[in-house]
Amino acid sequence: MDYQFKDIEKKWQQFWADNNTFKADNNSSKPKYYVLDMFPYPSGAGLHVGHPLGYIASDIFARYKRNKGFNVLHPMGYDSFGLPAEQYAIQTGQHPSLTTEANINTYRRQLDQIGFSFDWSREVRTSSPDYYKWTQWIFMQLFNSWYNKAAEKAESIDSLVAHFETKGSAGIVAVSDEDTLTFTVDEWKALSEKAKQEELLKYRLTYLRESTVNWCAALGTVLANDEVKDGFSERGGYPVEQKKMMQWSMRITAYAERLLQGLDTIDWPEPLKEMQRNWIGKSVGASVKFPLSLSPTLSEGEGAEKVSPIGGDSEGASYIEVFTTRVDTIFGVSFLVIAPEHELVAELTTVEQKADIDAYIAQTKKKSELDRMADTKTVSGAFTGSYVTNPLNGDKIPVWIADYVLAGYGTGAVMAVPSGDQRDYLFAKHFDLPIIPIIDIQNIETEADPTKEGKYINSDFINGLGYKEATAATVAKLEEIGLGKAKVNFRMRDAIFGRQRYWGEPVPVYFRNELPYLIDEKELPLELPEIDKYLPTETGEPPLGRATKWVNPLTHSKFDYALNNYRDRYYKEISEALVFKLNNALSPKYGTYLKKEALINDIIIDFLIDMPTFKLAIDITYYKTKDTRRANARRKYLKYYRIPYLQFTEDELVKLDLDSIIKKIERFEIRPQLFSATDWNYHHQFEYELSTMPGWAGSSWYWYRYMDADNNTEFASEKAIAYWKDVDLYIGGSEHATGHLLYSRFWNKFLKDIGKAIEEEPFKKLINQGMIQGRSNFVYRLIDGEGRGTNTFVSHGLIKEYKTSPIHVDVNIVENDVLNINKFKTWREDFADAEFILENGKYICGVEVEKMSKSKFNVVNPDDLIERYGADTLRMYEMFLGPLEQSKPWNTNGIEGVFKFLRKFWRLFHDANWNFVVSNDAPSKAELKALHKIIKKVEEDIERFSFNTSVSSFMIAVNELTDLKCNKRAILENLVIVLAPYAPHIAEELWSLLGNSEGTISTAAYPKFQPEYLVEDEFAYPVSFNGKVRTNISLPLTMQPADVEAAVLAHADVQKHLDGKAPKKVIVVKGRIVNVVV
RNA sequence: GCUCAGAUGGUGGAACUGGUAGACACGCAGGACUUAAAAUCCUGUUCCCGUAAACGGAGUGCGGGUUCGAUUCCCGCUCUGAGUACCA
Repeated sequence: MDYQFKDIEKKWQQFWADNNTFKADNNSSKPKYYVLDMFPYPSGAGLHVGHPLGYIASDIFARYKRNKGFNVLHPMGYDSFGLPAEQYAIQTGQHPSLTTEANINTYRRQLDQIGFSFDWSREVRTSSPDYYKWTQWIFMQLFNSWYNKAAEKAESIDSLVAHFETKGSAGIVAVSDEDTLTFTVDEWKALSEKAKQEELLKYRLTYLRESTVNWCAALGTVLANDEVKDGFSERGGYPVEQKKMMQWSMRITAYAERLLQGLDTIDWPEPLKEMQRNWIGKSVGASVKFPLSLSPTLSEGEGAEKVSPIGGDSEGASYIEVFTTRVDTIFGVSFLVIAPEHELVAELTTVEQKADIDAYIAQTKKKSELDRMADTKTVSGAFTGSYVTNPLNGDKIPVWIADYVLAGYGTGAVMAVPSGDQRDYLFAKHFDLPIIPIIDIQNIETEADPTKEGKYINSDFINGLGYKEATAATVAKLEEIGLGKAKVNFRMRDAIFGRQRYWGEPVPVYFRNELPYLIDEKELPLELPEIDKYLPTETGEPPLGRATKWVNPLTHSKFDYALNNYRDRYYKEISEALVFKLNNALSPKYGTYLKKEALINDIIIDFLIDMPTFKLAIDITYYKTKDTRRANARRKYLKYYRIPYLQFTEDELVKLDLDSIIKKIERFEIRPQLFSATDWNYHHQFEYELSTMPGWAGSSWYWYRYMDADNNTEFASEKAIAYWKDVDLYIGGSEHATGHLLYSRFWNKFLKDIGKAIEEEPFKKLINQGMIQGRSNFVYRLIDGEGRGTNTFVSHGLIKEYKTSPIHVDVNIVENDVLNINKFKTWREDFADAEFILENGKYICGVEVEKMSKSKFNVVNPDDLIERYGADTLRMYEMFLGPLEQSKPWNTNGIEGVFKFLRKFWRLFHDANWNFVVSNDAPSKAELKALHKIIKKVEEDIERFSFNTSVSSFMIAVNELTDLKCNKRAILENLVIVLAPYAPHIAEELWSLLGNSEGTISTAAYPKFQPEYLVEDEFAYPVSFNGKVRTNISLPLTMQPADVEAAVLAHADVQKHLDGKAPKKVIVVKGRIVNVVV
């Protein structure tokens, strides 16, 4: 039979599923290998051809490793909490779990038909309570931990309490908030429970802090940075303001140094590591305190006290602290700049300068982050009127504010050295401040010179020294006088760990006396409650504020199913038209609409009047149903939630007109506040945290869950973790560089600190797959004399001769850039009568590489390609496209070639009439050579992730064997194994046709490469003259270089080129090349 | 601006440690089979000159350098993509 890819692929996909072929074993004597793909978010659009690229690569690798004798873990699952499903829920009222479920099903179907060797028995979904139970559990461990800098690891908060109880705060070196208290044992013991908890919160690895967020009042929600465009929401275009909010944060900064050091130990792409290094942003320098000179407007004692709360020490003196990486330039400081938002600004501003400063602050506030960013040229700032003292020479230094200094970085203050820093230089020039040269070779005529070469001048005790000695001497002096010290600063901030959203993991926390407490571990998972709509409450609380009770969404969906059947029945019995009329009927009294099939917690109400202060349920089925049990259950529910309800009989509904129904509804006496919120508090007393966890929570530890996905008692058993340890190969996009990949490393280090994980780093080797871009096609509409578009289209090669405008055309009706004119005419109605100006009888389209998107008509769906060519062709073609790491435009032009290759491969096993025929004869030398060449090549290619080159090599091998008319089992059986990771379906089929038992190819041993088959006796030496190859001369490989030289020079062709002249020099590289210099 | 990656035929790309540039595939052109088309097979295909062919010249973004020899190493530049941003 000809190559019937459809039957073959269906058959083997079914076989793998039925036989759990790829189930990984947690108890194996084989060495382990863990291949992981980055967690996909199941979006509504399904897979496009870009998504599977990495999955195919990792699948090839996983299958190859199985053939190499490894016990391979290759799982897949879904990062299924996320904004798109929630957005859809807001628009349609459909529960996000249903949307998510539907999307996952699409994904699964698409993944299945590509033939991946995933172990689906370990599938995880972050939105499933079985999973997020452990996300919450890890959150609890973080809450119960603090970072001990002395031990360089996280420890239980109990150890901190024990320390406080026996030694007070002395001797604690921790990563904590800045405002921790200093206390003795007795002072600690004297603190109230509340005060103690408040203090401990400053140490916990997850803690509450006030942070600035993008608040959009119109949408009633917090927006991510990329949802804000120029100060307005991307969705709807409503104004966005900066608002302070209490938010959960993760103390990732505690791990900054370890996150940085760890990068040197892992095999990741250098650009990715560089991105993380930049993000962590370590800078080594010094912090320096500049004591305040009292401003003339403040009376001596008063002024000092006023400023002391921020920068004060025990003596009551005050100062501004700066961080600098160039403490050696301190004698060149001619002014200080602090951020306009800096806490000291108000205190420092003198009466004379107040107007200036206020104006400047007002101006800064108007500027968005973007404006501040874009405008690097304008120099702006304002003088506070106050001065500080240079701690090393006592110079009086003016304090300015300027928006180029950010409150959030370092101390929010910089010492300005105009001679060494270009920004300071421009500032000094603009405001006419002194520029002091401090290094002898410095050239500061036109710009700053940040050199570290040369000797210091104008610099007191470091005059004449070099950079290193000067820095050391300055730091030593500052430490001696207590006004500075060496310091390491990190750019990275603590990560905000909360979203004012519904579709995420609930935070397992309740509040008592305004302080957060963890819920009991036995009560995990804290399940996401049902709510009536997915918007913030009327008082601006997150959507969870609408919850009346925390219930299990899974039971909800069961209930929903039951009600679905129920609904079918009564819809037949009462008039459809009436239901339709009732739906969206307006109640004049309440100014609201009746909502059909509204959801309250986990039951569905026929109709609902939904107001901020009350709800009224309308039950039209009460008298009709024979299932009294269910009817009673509904009534009980409504009572339980104190929702009043009205019941109509069917007769009433049929007889009454709409107005009468509305009247009856409005006659119902509604008492406000009936709908109370007391039933869903923690233990009926305390309020729950209402924000949910961010998108990265669930993905920060998921690779451990795959190790032991069904475990009910732990996130993964100690034994499973001990066996699988870490991910050996991780494939995914570089867009996760500073998000997921940093947070995952952080959580992994934490899990190691608390003794749960073994390895310091979770992902040993990481490969970035390149993005697949879209390749758009264009047609060119002819523009007539009056500038209007016509219905005539000009082929791309001729557009220079006409006036045209380009229009995107669906790439699916274009083949090799030739437009299918008939399909084009039916594509859009207005093109039905289109006319064409052709070249060589064809319409050639223009091409551009752009992002793949629906609006550009350049989306290619894998389903269509699989339908046409099969999964094996798609898999090989995606690899054939080019190096995995490189971004490239998608282009189906070459897919035919890959399909032809697979057919040609199939033909090796068949005669002219498509009968399966293989011979048992001994293979020839040439056949063995072809085989061993490919065995070696593919092995090398896979190990260095060069999948595109091995596809080419397969083609070469099959071309060679076709030329040799080889159908020998000894060759083909091995070839099938080598091809199997790339094209598993065809390989399985041929493997079983060869008489092997079904499915065993997955673990068949990879053929051993035998170099003796590739040994050559002769080599055709390329002979070049001055580096230009002129001829080839075949000589034995055993010949020594001197003999090669002699033989080459004696050759007639060489003599001809030499033309009687003697060569100056002859270079012979054995087995490589001969170069004759003339 | 900074950091990183990249630039090779009409197209995707190959050349792994400096050693025959353009493998493999697409496309295109010509041919075979066919009444014809599709499918399949064969031949050619970097450019220029010449032109049946041999042969000659140029050529891996641009300009230099190191070397017997450079797509590969070094210096300077241009362009493209990604990340990041007044980071002290």
